[in-house]
Amino acid sequence: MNIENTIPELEILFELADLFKVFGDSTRLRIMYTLFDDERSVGDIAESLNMEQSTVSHQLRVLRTNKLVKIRRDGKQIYYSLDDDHVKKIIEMGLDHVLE
Amino acid sequence: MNIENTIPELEILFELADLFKVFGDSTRLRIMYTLFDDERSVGDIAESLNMEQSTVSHQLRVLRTNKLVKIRRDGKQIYYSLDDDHVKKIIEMGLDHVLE
DNA sequence: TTAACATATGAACGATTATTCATATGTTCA
DNA sequence: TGAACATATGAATAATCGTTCATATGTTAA
Repeated sequence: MNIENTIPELEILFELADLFKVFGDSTRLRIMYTLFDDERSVGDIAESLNMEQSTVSHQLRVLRTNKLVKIRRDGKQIYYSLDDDHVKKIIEMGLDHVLE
Repeated sequence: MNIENTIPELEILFELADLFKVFGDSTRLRIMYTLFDDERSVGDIAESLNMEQSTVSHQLRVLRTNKLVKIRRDGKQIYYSLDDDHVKKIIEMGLDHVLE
């Protein structure tokens, strides 16, 4: 892929910006890290991060809308997990830059 | 590096979120794309993107503060270029996700 | 069906931010 | 030095967004 010589359509750039916006919030990053190894229920995430259930639920919806997490229902609980491998890779790239 | 098993310090997560925030704006993405191949002066960027000089300058400052671009002065003009390779890689990863 | 639990959603508030306009700073050349 | 040009900066405004509180929806088990 020759990304150097192809400036994406404006429409694609908006989508790209929207994607990065999702990563640009520490609450969502923390939630994503929570899901790095295993799926987790909403309440579980909220408890382990010491956040309101509502906050976590709202942010999970943002993550899900952007296809960064997916869900599995099991009885009363809904288990969230990372949707694909890009999530980890994008975070890893960013971390590389932050850590110099 | 075993990113899976190490949740970064909160402080690092804030920095990471701040970094992604910078990528989360289509104006800044367009500016970065402008710099993918070559360095460019502020006026040049503004003209080619059909943006106010002031807008471009403000956003270049954001990019520079976050070490995503660097400058070279030549007479009256200041030439901006991408600071390191992570910039392209981060954008490329994001684009992969957006394009499925 | 009802109680108890897990999750989602809507409205409101405060905070952050991108853009614009006006102007300041800095550089060159006559 | 002063005019012309390139870039930066500050203030103001409008828009976006994260969190909280209150409540709704959906599920299970008695």
